[in-house]
Amino acid sequence: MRPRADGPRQPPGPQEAAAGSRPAARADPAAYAGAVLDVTAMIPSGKVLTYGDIAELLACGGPRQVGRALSLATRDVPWWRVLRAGGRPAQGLAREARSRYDDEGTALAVPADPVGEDDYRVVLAEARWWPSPAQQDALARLGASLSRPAP
DNA sequence: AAATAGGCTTTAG
DNA sequence: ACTAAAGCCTATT
Repeated sequence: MRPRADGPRQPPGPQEAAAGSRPAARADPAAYAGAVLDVTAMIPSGKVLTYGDIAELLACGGPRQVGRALSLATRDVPWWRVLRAGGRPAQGLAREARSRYDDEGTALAVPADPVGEDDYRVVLAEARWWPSPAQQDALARLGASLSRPAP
């Protein structure tokens, strides 16, 4: 498996990569969605995360859950800073997201002969955000608090 | 290098 | 129990 290019993330587990091999966390859906939105709001301008990254940071749920939470969100969050692992935003959002990237100076890779406005990719190696150790810890705590049934 | 196909998890309805 | 979801991975062109 390809080790994530860089970043002080915790050492990879044996099979951790296969989408969602973490123990079920069974968080309260509303709380989970809130946490996802919180993380999204934390991403600095010009930087991005993938759906899977957020799931890993929270150590809760999977990439698709993150996507669902965002799709249902009405809150004012920078949704365009959350991408699929391939560096492309969700289908249908690419065009709208692009103006944001231009605004924020996010690194884009556009093919020589683009098919359309939505034919581009964000260069994850450049634009990918990774939180500071302190932020990582805060996010880990946030994720841990999710799986704990509220008293 | 890029695009495609298949297989797979987690959670919600 | 089954299906759907703003996904991810690996193998194969």
